[in-house]
Amino acid sequence: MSDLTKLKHEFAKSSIFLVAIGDEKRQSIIIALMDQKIIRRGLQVTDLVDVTGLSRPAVSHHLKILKDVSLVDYRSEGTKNFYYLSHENKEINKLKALLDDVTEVIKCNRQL
Amino acid sequence: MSDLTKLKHEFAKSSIFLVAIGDEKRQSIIIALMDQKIIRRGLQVTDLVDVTGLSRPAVSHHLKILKDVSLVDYRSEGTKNFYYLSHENKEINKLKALLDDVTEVIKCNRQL
DNA sequence: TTTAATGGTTTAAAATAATAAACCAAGAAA
DNA sequence: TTTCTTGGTTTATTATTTTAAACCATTAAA
Repeated sequence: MSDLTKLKHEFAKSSIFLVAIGDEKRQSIIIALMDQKIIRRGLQVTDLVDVTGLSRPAVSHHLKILKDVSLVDYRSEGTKNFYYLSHENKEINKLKALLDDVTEVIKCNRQL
Repeated sequence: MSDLTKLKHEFAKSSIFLVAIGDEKRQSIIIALMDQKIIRRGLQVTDLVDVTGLSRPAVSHHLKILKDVSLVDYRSEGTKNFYYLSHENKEINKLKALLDDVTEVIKCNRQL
């Protein structure tokens, strides 16, 4: 399998992650989760509703997408769920590696 | 302006770029443009129609989006337009810097 | 000066995604 | 047990994207 074919696969796999973090509504959720002044133990859905101005079903929907790409994680305490940014940056690192590969290909092409 | 506020702005600005490269149809265009065995002098719209299996208006539409985020550039020769990946990686580098910042914030939060 | 080739644009239709309302389930508190 | 809180899910609607058809403009070739 050629390097370009591998890159193509990596690119396709990154698609879901890129779309997930590209949406501005989801970005506002990510930003809220980054703000430790509020978080500390994680944010509840209702907190995110307040901060983002989105409805509860919308927050729930977007959180599901962010959970699916392993960017967000949560911990349950009774009926309460506390959401936080996943400590593992696997997807972020994969994307960084992909961007490096693309830059490399462009650089090589330029030298031809 | 706090670091987080700056990050928020950077994030929002990256949104268009993330959505642009997140789409699988556009990724297939990017991949085709990366393949120097075909390119050399750049690819024409009709070449991209063949490679991607998309219609001409669709290719034209997606190329416009990729041009708008400065990922794709082109050169005209008569009626022919030759498309290629922009040699400047400004947007890619901006995104890499953003991802680094996000990773940094997550790391800091973890240590609290 | 016709005619053919290339490709961008506009518009209407189709596909997809996002949203809110209504509902359901589980745990905590009364 | 009953009631309240928290929050996930399903469905129908709305909004957004994507697409193709039809059209127009430009340049090259005949």
